[in-house]
Amino acid sequence: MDVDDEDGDWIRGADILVMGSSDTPDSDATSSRVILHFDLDCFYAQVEMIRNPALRNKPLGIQQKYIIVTCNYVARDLGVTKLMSVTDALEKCPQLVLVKGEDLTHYRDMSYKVTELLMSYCPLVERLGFDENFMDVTEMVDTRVSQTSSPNLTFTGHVYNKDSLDLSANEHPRLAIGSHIAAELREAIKTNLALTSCAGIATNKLLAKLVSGTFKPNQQTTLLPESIADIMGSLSGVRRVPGIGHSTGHRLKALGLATVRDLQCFPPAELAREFGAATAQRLQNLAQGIDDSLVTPAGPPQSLSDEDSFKKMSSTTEVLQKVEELLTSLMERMHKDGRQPSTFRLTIRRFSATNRYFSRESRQCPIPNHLGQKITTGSGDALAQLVSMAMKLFHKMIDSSGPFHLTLINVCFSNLHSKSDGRGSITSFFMQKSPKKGQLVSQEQEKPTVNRPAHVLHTCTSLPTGFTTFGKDTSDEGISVNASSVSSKENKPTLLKHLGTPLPVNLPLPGCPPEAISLYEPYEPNPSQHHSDLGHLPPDVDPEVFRHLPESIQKELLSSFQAGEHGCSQGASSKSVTVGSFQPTQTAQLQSALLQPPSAPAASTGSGKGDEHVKETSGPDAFFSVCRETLSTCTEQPESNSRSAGSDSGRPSSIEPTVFSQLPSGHPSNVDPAVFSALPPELQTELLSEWRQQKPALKIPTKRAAKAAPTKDKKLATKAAQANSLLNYFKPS
DNA sequence: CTGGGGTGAT
DNA sequence: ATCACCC
Repeated sequence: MDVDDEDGDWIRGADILVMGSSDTPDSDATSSRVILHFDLDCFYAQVEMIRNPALRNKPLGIQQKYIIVTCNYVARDLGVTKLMSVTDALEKCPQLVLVKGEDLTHYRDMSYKVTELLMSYCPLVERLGFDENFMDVTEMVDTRVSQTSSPNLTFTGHVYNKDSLDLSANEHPRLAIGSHIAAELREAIKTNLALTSCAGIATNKLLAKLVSGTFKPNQQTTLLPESIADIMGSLSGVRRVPGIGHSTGHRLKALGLATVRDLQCFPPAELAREFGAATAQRLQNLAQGIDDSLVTPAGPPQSLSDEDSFKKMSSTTEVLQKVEELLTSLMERMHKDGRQPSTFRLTIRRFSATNRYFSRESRQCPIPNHLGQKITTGSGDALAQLVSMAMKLFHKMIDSSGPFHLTLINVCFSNLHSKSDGRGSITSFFMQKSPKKGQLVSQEQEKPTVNRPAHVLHTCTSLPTGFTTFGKDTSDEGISVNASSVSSKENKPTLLKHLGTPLPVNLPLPGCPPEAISLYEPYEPNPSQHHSDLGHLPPDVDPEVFRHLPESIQKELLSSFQAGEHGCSQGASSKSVTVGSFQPTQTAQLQSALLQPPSAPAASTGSGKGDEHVKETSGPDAFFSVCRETLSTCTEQPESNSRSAGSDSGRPSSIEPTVFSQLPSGHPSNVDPAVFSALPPELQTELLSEWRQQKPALKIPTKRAAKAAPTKDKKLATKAAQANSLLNYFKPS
């Protein structure tokens, strides 16, 4: 999937195209975009290695059902690949350690932390799956250009095809600056979240994404416009072009088009006959590396769903049980999110020997307002009603008087909105909403606009000081191209220097950048309260202190008061929220356990067993997770967990003594010292101070947060909150 | 029995 | 509601 280029013919063709586009009013040097693509290295595996550092040196595979969805680089060196079957993987690599990854809670939480971190630098961040983010840093680049007298024209990281390029007179200073921004952001991700990543720097999303994978773990690559033809030509087939999927790929093949060049050269009229003019254009543009699509900022998720797949489900009672299980965890997630769903959907997949690939069917229905409120409010009896709704939908698809055979069930809440109260504000609320997601922040593309909204400039140029990292260079590539290399001290404290003044007061918070929040104004985590409404404050919260808090924090606190109550009572009374995914790592045990068939022969209809997992209560909506998690520690019970037998290998006791000496006597019992010691020092410090403040107050931790905040303000509050949220990852489970 | 999610267009 | 795409 890399740099195997060839073929000078086509390069010339593309050059013409590139020249053509730069003949338009926007010439590269002044108006092209600078797009970053970040791709976390083997993301799930990294998260599990943070949770259990003992896994670092072992070949690790993340298992979902019968598939290794990803694996660490130790495992890759031993021949394991992504999406390999467990059987094949163990055959190739008998020492492979497997961790179940069906419960996405931790991955989702960490994923949003990455997005939030990026957004705190610039709001134009678009998620793609859990482990990728696009970022439009054009504004940041332009700001640096205009504020720096002698720009550093050197590239950080790799430059695609650099050996065949002449970089002596850098004609792409903006991409060079982009490469420095990318490096700084990757470094921020590493020091703040302990995750390594790759990045691609290019002039559009397609190219940034394609180039980011050129050098794989923990490196970055810049693609210059003169190499566009090369990188497109290096693709092994049309399917490698992002945007050309399964179906389109097959239709292209039917037209005799296999390679990217085939597609580039195919007569547009004929292509249009197959796909329609618009799609045909798009496809041929993609084949040429042209992609005008905007970086669409990610808001909070538009839907929350939960699903499970299985070999066979053929009785209504099984379905009912599974639906109840899925809904229970989905409702918890929805509740933490704080918004109210107004649509419910049930999706199934029927068994079909021949065409198992596709065949999902779904039915959806509105959720009555009162029920929606019970969900966001965490009311216990919402479950029964939802289950009955689900079963009605089920019977619209399945005639249960006859035989059926399902292999998947999915439940989904969508149409999420933040205000539940049917009155007043709802209208103004929706009216002020921007017409389309992503249009709030202007991104110039084809027609360069000179105007930029003031607030955009502001947010794009401000730097969250809490995140400034002037650490040493990442130890990866470090190609420096040529002279003009201003001294490194000149260009290192770059962010602060070139970006101008950080926000004076409400600093963008790592977790909750105020600007970011304001971008999604319609979303308010909790209905019902205005900040002046202190009626709901728990008795031990000082209203005076509360009033001094920033508005967004107040909202979070208020919503968490509710969340806390329910989280606690539910957690205690009903199904303990156990993490099913983490297995301590005794290799032999794991293997024998995993090799065992899920026990239940197909006949057992009582309760799916074996491969079932209880989802942990999900992370709160990510964009507020940091704030909220401070407050709802009660959901993070020490949880007398279901450790599997002989799990003592889960944490190396050898390092325990030394590490423990660094921990405060009152540190949470669920903190894994090994994990702790592996953290960046900054995080360790934050955690320590966080724990020190943790009183017996498990019940209403909000008080502490409220007290901490008034003088030190948001920054401190958020730092503490951020540290606290990391507690999730410490549970040895 | 490639997972467990997501998004947007039609 | 389904289909397409992405990871």
